Amino acid sequence: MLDVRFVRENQDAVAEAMRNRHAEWDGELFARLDGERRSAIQREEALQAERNTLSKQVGTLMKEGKRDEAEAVKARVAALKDELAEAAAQRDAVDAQLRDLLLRTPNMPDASTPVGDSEDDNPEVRRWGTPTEFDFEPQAHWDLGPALGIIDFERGVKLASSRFVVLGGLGARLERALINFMADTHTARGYKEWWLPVMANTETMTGTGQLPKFEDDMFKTREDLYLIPTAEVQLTNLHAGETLSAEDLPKHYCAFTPCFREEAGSAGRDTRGLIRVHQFDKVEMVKLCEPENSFDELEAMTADAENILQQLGLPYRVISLCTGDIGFSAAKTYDVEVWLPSYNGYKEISSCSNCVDFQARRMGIRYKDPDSFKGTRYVHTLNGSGLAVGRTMAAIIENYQQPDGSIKVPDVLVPYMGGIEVIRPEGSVAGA
RNA sequence: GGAGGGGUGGCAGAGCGGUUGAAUGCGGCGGUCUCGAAAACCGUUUCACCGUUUAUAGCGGUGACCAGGGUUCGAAUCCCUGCCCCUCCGCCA
Repeated sequence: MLDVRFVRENQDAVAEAMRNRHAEWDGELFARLDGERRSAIQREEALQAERNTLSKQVGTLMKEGKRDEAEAVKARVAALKDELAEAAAQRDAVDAQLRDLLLRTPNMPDASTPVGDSEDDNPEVRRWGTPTEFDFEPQAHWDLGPALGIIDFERGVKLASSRFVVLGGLGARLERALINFMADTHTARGYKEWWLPVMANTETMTGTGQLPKFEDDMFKTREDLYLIPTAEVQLTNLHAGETLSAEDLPKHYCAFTPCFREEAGSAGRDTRGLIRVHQFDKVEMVKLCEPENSFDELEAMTADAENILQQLGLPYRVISLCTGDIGFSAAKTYDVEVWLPSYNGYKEISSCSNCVDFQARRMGIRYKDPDSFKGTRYVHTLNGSGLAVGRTMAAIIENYQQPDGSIKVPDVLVPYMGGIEVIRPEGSVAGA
């Protein structure tokens, strides 16, 4: 959520930012609601002040035994009641409207976020490795996986619906190996690991920005709990409503959770394979830090995501999302894209964002530092995938495929696979 | 699921209809004393919003004692609903 005062004082800049984002923005509506809200508050508070002084008079008069005078004052206050109720209702109404407007308004892109219309305008920042070359015709993971007996798409559909998958045998084992490898790697680099609820309430979902605008993207239970679309929701909200101490910052957190996405509106996109499914695993990184450091922390977090791909030996590139493509809560985002032979291109496998104080203001995560400033300030929040496990598996299957259809296990995963070095078709698994 | 008890400031813990934003203790901060420290003593110690203002200083106002309603001239104090916690019983991976 943007700061009301910031919006009030920078209306042109906000309008321009929202244009660059292709986000709806009604500056006149904001100005009207903002003005109405403040005058409504003034009306209500003036009435409250009057009521309070008169009520105190009643108390004093009663003590002095002047009952008649007390009764007279009581009557005057009682007369204020309707007026006060009306003023309160007006304030409530306009306040709710303004709040809703702000809750649905995306973050201001940082100055370093390139201006652009769509994903076609995202500049490449760097590349690592070169696209894998084959001296045979490579297959897609959605063909290789079922052939190896490690991915079963039909049974996913049978058990749940389309866009759900089943992993069997070494597929399930590989999933677990990847999760452990990623979590171990991040914790070794200073991220504290958490285990979290995969459901979250409305307030939590509002804190990180999923609600109120993106309700349709999530699965919801009858109890008004939502299945989390990412562990970012829970990791970031861990400190919601808290005032931290500067010496406790930065916080570097990570967690493995399943993630659930409705994928409404993406019908027809990435319909094959593990790329876009309703349920997938992800190891997530989240940071809370002081504003001065947040952009350095973003670079470091992106490097931590890249580190996983480097250790797995998967070619990738990093792009900087432009204003037209950046997410709702983010001020700046780097996407890490892994080389995927079946797409003959790079595909997003991690998204690392600095949300500055946008989420912190929604959640109320502040900090104090008596040495450098008075009062409290909002922390900056960052999140990044480290990495999406299903897409990583797809990338491994495709990039490590052998001419015979088997999959070489990346060296760093072999210990996590119980020493298995190659995944062969069911029945001919080496060492099994 | 059944039966009770409870949610007050950083913590402990009073208040149970009227100058109570809240006693007292601990903790924190500043000071006196001291060569220095401890002890003792004095002072101070929540946050949000609105207005004023160059000001995130000061001043004025409003709200906040789990949350939301209600009663009342007036509510931390009374009533209702919800959430959470504790104890006992039952059930359970």
